[in-house]
Amino acid sequence: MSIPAGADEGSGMPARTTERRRRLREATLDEIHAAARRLLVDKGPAAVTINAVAREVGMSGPALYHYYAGYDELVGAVTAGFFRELAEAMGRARDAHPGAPIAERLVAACRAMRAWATTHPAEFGWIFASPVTPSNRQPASARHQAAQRFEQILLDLFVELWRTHPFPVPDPADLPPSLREQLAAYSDTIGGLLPPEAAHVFLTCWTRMYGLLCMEVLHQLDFAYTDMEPVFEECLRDLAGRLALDLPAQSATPPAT
Amino acid sequence: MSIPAGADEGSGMPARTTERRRRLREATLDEIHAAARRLLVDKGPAAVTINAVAREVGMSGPALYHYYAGYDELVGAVTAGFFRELAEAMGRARDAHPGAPIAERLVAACRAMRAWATTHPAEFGWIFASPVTPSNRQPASARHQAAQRFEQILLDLFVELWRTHPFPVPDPADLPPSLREQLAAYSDTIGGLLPPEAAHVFLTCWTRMYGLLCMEVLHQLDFAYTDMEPVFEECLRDLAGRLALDLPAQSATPPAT
DNA sequence: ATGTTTACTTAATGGCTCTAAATAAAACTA
DNA sequence: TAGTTTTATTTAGAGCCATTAAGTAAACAT
Repeated sequence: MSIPAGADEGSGMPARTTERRRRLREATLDEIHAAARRLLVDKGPAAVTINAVAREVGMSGPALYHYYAGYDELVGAVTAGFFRELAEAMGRARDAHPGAPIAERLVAACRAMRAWATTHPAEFGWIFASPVTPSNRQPASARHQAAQRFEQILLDLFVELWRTHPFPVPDPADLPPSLREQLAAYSDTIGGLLPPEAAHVFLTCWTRMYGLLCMEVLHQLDFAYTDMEPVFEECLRDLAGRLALDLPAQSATPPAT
Repeated sequence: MSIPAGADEGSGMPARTTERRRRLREATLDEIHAAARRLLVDKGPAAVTINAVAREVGMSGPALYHYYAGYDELVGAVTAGFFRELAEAMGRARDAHPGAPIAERLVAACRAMRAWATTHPAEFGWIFASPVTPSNRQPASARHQAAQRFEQILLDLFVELWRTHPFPVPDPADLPPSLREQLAAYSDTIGGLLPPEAAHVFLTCWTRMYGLLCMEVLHQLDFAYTDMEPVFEECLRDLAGRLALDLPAQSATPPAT
């Protein structure tokens, strides 16, 4: 299930350890994640407590502190797993038809994002609802890195689109200076892969799609919509027009993980 | 501070009571709200517990159950207060220049929304972050009603705009049938004040603005922006263009409560 | 064989929600 | 005015929770 995360998981991480132990530890971590997820899906976010997870795994309370320094770190690790799974689903959709035009692969990845979100509402909601503690905001944290790799997926697609079929961008002179500066800074942090104006278009698309999903999963639009699927498709269509993509009329939503 | 809410606050609500007691109770409720808010702002959402609030007010623990049936109801009442305050701020901005064109009053209300959100980040974040329990989703709950009155403010402005300066709407034939049905249903629930196509435009604007604020306050855009003000203004400008509003180049942000 | 590291256990502290029972004051009622 | 009800509050307690401390048994290293 889980690709080795690479980063240290907890502060209880042992220093020197043998291979057998390492595998056992990994298996226990997987068990812990699975138990936390089961509790989240079955009984809601409030049921994901250290004690309950430990009980589920079959060990008693404080034993979990050998795997995570505390509740926040456990939450961060579980969230990171969700980000990874979401990114994997989007990556699979992107790579499903390697020969397809970039526009179609981009839209496929976007649809995969919503497909994962709607088939895993508890997990996707957890991404927003669980408060991001200071420790989980550090760039070295598993959560931050997984979130970054998730964002990277759409960014990479935009970069490829920009290289091969550049989309219309606003005249930088039309943007307020403060925004221009921030876009220039962001353009730097992504290694200049997109110029500031193109980064602006990317961030606008990202914000609208991700924001729509956020509102959907937080039930902020229940007063108007019962089924957000066509709303998301409308949003996609609008953004596609803004990116001057030429797409077939409608393609099937790809299956999720 | 608080306009009488009208609805029963808690299940501990006494049946027959004298005027003096009613005032005392109201004062205690205000104290409770103020204490909860102080804890939220000073120490974060996790610090808002029944025990801590009671301690802050000066009574011990279970006394709060005479005012609220439990934690969820307390959270709902506090959230409702925030919604009311936010709506009041927007209403004041809307009414600040009664003779001004509707377009300017609409934009002023939108700016007031963000102004309140950014000057009260803890409170605005609480609106999203606090899980909406089933009891708070019932239409009779204080939270639901306050949220509705908040949404109503922009809706009313859109209705007036639609009546006096109708904005461009999509051809219903271009919308997928499922979306058309939902828009028709929503048009009904708002008493037909907007036809489905106009309701679609309203909901799109609402979703984009509110979603942007949601992402801002949940720190989902920190990876790119350090100051969201120009981003919000950009969004406003884009929506104004879509609504064919004619606005002065830039007006000052109205002060918040 | 001995000592260290790892993976746990139980015990304990202090906080939390919420219920139950008791109590004092205020308000009605006769 | 005397007695009863209603309201506001308290303390006690059950059962969660996170977290720390101290102890134990097995795996590993030398």
